[in-house]
Amino acid sequence: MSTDGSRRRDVTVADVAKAAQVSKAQAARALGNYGAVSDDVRERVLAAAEELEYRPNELARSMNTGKSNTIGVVVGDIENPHFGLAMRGITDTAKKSGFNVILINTDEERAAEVDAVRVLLDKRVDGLIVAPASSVETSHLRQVRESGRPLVLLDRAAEGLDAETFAVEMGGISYESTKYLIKAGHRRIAFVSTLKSDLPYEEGMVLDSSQISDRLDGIQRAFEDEGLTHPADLVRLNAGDSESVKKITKDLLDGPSPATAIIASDGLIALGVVEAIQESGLSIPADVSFLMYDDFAWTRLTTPPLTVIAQPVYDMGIAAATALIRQIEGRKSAASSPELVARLIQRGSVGAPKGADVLSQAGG
Amino acid sequence: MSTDGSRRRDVTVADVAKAAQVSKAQAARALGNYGAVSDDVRERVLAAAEELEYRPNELARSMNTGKSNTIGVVVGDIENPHFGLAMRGITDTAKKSGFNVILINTDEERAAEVDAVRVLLDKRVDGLIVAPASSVETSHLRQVRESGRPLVLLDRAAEGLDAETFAVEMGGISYESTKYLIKAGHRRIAFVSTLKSDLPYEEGMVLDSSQISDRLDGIQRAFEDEGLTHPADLVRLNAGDSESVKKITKDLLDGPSPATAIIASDGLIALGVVEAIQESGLSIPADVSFLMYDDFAWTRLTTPPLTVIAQPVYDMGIAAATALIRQIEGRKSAASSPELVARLIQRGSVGAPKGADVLSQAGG
DNA sequence: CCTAGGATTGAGACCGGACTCACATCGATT
DNA sequence: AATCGATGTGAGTCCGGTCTCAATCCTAGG
Repeated sequence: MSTDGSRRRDVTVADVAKAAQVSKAQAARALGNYGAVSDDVRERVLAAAEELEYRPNELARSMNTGKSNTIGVVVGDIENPHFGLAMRGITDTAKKSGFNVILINTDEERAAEVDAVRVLLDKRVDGLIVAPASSVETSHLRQVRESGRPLVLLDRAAEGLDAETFAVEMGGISYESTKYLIKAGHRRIAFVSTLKSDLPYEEGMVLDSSQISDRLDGIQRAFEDEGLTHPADLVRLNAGDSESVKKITKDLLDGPSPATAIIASDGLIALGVVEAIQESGLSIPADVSFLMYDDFAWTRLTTPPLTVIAQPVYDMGIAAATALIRQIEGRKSAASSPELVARLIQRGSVGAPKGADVLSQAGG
Repeated sequence: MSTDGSRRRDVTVADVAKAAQVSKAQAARALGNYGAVSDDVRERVLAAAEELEYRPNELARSMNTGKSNTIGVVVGDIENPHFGLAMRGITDTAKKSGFNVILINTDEERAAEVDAVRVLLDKRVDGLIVAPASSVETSHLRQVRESGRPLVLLDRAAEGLDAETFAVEMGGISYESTKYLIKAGHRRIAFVSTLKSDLPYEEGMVLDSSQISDRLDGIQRAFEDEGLTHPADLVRLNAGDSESVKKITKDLLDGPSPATAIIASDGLIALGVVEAIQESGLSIPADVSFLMYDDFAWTRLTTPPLTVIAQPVYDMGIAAATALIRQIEGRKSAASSPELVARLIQRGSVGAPKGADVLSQAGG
């Protein structure tokens, strides 16, 4: 019986050497394809290896080359297609260069992230790609840099850390899309994000995420440019699971001065927001306008199709992995990393606010 | 400057031992928390380790314990939320037991899968979770078993391989949902799948995927039970990217005897099918009925919301990881692994076929 | 005061490759 | 025929931990 249950001892170079009747050193050379080996020896060794089904122990190899051919990836939520797609870009790129990927999911918890980074470092990955949960508390990332191992940031920036960062420039697109909403007549524009925060949002607050900060800055600038005041009361953080998103949405649409447009900061939130709007018996865009980050295929299937901010997520993954591998291989940093720009794709979910005339009067 | 660019030599047990003025063996014992160590020594070693920021080299550790605390996961497409969610189940479970996950994406290519399995084995993962691209060609998986390392199958079965398999039982739900469509009056029921095949489908054909086989069997049984013949010409394989899905869909809806209902075999296909239907100016379910596998949140947002076959994907990931870890730790196989059952969730995308009366005449 | 037996301790082997170094071997050079 | 550089080759070290084993230290029992 070939599967005897117990883990059978692995075949090693020494075994192959013995079978081929050469020294361990020669066998290793023939197998590792380095050094000088006569044709005769090489043949015998290779034949013996084949016969014994020899497979090198990568652990042992890594140990004295100091390279594991593995990169570690730390993301907040692999279930989120945003990261799924970025991950695809990373793994595709890694595979091309012969690297493997260890993935750790942090649930956007800083403690888990600190842990993840340490584990990967202990496993001696050749480099790390991290989508930091916090752009502010970055001491664990600084440790990576101190360990001398390459680090590349994905999707979000981190303060005071000179690591290559591959993220979409959010300020501009946020400004642009807010302008678009304002032009459509909206003043009560809400923004819903998963970002965790102990305090409710207020203007000028320091946020943990560069992404969200940039987006809010963009929104605010757009309002200011129009001589308007940004309604900070419509910025809602801590939108966690689907239920809390719905609750927040219903809250935004309720009361004396409801939101007339809602921006969802990611696809998961978007699902909750749209569902809540539908459940409230309201329709898009007649009653509420809607705008979301990330252009997933399903956004074209709703009625109306949704207006979105498309981000080159797959490319972002590719760019990050490419840069990391370049660093690992010690090559010079490429002069220009491709610009990762987001685009506003206007479909059908943004229209004029319900009380359009009243508002434009107020605005004019 | 702390980051001097060059990889600085790692601190080892020997370094700690020297600093604490004890032997390497004692330092190792204190750090590894095994064997007998006096309080005095332990304190000094721990202090020295702290001081030097010692971090164990997991590679070295793995090498002589023979355990890497890592499991390998091989899936076809991590970008597909189906796997994204399963992956989440796996990583969540792995983390709880102190295991890490190496992920390899195969693009559903057998060659890539063979390679992936070998790489992971070479890296000495403690066990493997594989969603096999083919249920028929499984020699590479048999090799895993022969290596003595635990293997668990995810999402799909594999012939002639006694590995624990965690997949939803497809025959039953497929039968049930086809019956449902037939009851609604449909006879021309199409099935669209990504499954690669050199030949177009015909009844009784041996397929590479247990999943798809089971589903088709279910469909066929449902037809037979009703004394009807399953329209094999409406089974379409090789639906790859979005474009080919659309082309297939339009083809199905065209011609003298078009499909009146379409079953999409996964979420990615569903997107293409629904989009193609919309582009054709047809409406669901008035012109075509639609049914899909996997209950993603967005299926509730379309108009009408889509009728789906929900699969407990996250639980499947958990179950697979749990079983694998159990095997790794050498514990007895749990008597009962939880049943992974799919459910038909009736929403709004299935109705009577357009020429209902004509068809029911033909059927009666 | 002496000794058996458990608690500590250090030297060194070992895991499985990669690689250094000293020692052949051999055809080519002069 | 003596010499030289280019291969070939094997013994042995190293990577950074774990673990065995024999030696040493203590302390309680006699």
